[in-house]
Amino acid sequence: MAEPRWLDERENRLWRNWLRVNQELPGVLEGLITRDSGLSGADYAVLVPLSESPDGMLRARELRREILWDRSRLSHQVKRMEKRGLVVREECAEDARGAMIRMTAQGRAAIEGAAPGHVAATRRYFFDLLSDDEVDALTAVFDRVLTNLDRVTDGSFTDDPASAASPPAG
Amino acid sequence: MAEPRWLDERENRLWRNWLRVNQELPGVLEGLITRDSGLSGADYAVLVPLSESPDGMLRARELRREILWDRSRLSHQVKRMEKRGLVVREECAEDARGAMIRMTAQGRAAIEGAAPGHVAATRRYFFDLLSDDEVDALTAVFDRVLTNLDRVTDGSFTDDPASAASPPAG
DNA sequence: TTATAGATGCTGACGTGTCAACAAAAGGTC
DNA sequence: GACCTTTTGTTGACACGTCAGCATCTATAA
Repeated sequence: MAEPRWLDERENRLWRNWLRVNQELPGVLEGLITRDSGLSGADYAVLVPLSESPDGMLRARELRREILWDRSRLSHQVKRMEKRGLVVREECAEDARGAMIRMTAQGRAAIEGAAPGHVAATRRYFFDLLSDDEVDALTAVFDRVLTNLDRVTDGSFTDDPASAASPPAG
Repeated sequence: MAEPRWLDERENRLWRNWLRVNQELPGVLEGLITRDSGLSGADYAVLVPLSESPDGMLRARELRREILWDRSRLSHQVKRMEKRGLVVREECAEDARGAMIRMTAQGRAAIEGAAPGHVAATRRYFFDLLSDDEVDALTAVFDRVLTNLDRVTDGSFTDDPASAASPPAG
């Protein structure tokens, strides 16, 4: 690989900001969730789709589709949450391979206690700081980034470092 | 806590995009680093400031200041990296409490092999998708978010960056 | 000097995330 | 039926991150 075009000053500043925001904002928000409810960020992510489902129950496959998690990641997380009484695993009637994940009353109480504070925090630390135009601009940028990523993540594409980027030599 | 103002449709879309980008973009970039060089994202984060220092050496305290990590996190990471021959720990002459972290020749070779591909990937998956105006807009937004966060985490680098989140005063 | 407080780094326990390997069941073809 | 492939979920090993607790050293003050 030839010498690449390194980031210039503006790009470098944005990149460092990006890394810091990605590190600190989730940290603060999850810390608040934990203080309010004893739930971790991972607990919260799992409970949100369950709380929006009839009977507070989803098949593991559907739950994974909602939060875009690995099989193994969800399995480990559900095992830990089951031990703490937040969810239970049940057999799947239609497909003997499947596993149904059901939120317990305790799990529902926990997320319903955490959600208002979490929304308030997303406003305080994010949305309150953005103008309407900036909301639109960020949405557009992230849509573009995600569409581009999906070509890599989804597709029949075993990434080829050689062919892809062609950064303009500077 | 009274019923909060929940996210509307536009806000909710942005928030989901944000969570997905934060999850997937670092995953892809770190995966490429690992393929290129065998370094994890954590390895890379530690080696970058070392590679920019004279003698490839920094005191642990300074290294933490660069990457905004917890004491414990850096200690664990350095121990793992030392076991793999990427860095070594040495005594600190000026302060007997301190620890000097020095990059080995193997560590330097690894990061110098990884850096060009990583920069190319940040362009391919991020900067190439942004207009100049969008770079400015994102920088402005993240500056604002970080300034706001620093008021919470107290900004001062005394200890763990995310330890002191005072709950939002209603 | 001694006492106290603060800073620095390490450790062990535990929750979390990724990877490869695995078993069981479903779907498809012959 | 038998056979092969895909899908689904689990497990164990290991890397990673956070937390509380600890030992050591430094700085400050009486």
